[in-house]
Amino acid sequence: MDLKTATEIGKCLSNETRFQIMEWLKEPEKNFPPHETLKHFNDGVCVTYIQEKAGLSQSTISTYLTNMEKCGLLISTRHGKWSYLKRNENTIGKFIKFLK
Amino acid sequence: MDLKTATEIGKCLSNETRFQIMEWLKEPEKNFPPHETLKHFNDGVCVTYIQEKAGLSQSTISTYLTNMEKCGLLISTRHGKWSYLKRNENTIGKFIKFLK
DNA sequence: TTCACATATCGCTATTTATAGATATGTTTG
DNA sequence: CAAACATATCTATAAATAGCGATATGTGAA
Repeated sequence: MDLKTATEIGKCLSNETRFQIMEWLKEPEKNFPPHETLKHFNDGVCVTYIQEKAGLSQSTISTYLTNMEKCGLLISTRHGKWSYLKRNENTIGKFIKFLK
Repeated sequence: MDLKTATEIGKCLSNETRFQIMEWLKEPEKNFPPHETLKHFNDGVCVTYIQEKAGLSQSTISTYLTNMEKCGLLISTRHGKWSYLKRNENTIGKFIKFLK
């Protein structure tokens, strides 16, 4: 991990809602209702559930999640019309290594 | 560590210079010249050295370091007219635990 | 194909942050 | 005490970010 990437991750973690999302996604089954279509959380949680729980507008949350994916904090997977988000533990690990 | 504190730390790590300072302070003897008065780096590096290396104004760096200390990323120790800064590995560890 | 729904992007304003110069405070030394 | 120096704080402006509504795009269902 280089300084630039680490700083981009820092930017994502500089906002309470975004950091909270990272925390929620540690335990999807505990923090979100079950998906009706997808019967598991293997690929994480859909945007709508995250948006509702965060209580911010759809556009704001969509932008958050896009940026969090861009810097490598999240992995996005599409299933039909839904996008599912989960933590990218690989990048998180590299970030931690860089900071430590 | 709670969400608010973690986010404050995220804010400090959302700027390339501040993140860079955290990296420099991992190895003071490698990244800074020896102090003339204090003959060791036990309490870290003085503000002036950090300021010169970062290449930003004195007031800007002073503000950075103050905030980094406030959120627990750094420990500040005064010796005479100098302030020495070092990493607060305890808080860093808690932050990492919270994120992981 | 058209509709309905999920998500992404655009354009805008309000708020926050970056950064500097000026000034204040604290500390050592002559 | 006065001067010199290190650091902190204040004030101001430019730049970046937050967050929203409107709109566009993509996708499955009727």
